[in-house]
Amino acid sequence: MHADKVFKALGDPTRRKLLDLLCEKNGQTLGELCENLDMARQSATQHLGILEEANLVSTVRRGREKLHFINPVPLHEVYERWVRKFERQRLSLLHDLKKELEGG
Amino acid sequence: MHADKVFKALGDPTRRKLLDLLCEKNGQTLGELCENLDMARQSATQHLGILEEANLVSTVRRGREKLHFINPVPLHEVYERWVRKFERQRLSLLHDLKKELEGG
DNA sequence: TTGACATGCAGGTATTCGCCTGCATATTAT
DNA sequence: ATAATATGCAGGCGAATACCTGCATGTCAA
Repeated sequence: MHADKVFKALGDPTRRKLLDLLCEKNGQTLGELCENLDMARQSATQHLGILEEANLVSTVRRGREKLHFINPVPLHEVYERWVRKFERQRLSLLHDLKKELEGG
Repeated sequence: MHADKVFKALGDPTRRKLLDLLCEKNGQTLGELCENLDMARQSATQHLGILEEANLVSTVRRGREKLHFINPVPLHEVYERWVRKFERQRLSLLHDLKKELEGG
């Protein structure tokens, strides 16, 4: 898993919106997704390409259309291998901070 | 909470490394952190500034030193408000994808 | 007070990013 | 076959990013 690509992909509001749109209705075409985006089709294509590079979206061609599906695996892995690490220490980290801010 | 700043901050390997370093030993000075980074001090300062902007790190001045502490709250919020949404649908999303890839 | 140390600030540069326009290709419908 | 539709590809452009160097400021210790 490439944490870098995943985090970079998530670091843009348009791409997070695309994931949201696919979460509401999985398997949408490029055209369908574009209708909700307010930018040129080509820009959306680029964003979807980045999501695909990060393996957050997988595509299937059907005739002249391209269907887009969320792949939840990388997000899960990012959570498991990265976020949980800090989650485990969350309270003690918060304690460090609070103590120091109080002038400890 | 600003998901955008948080995700953008996490979208760089140096900044994730800084968080890792602070996770091992919270409250380090700029100089201490730099020793583990292999880049100019000023570059590290910029990265720490971005982490601070995203509220992922809080700092306290002590004399001529600046101490850096992890703030786990934004990461927790990003998880709660953003990642969990996909986590909830994880299995059904995986099902969609698998089914389509099989030619369903 | 003076020198060493820790950090701050200004600016410069090459690369990447996010957006665009214009044109090409592939598929479906008439 | 032809026209409409859905997507792909190439290139341009301004802004942001990630790095740097050089110098200034503030703090501690002798």
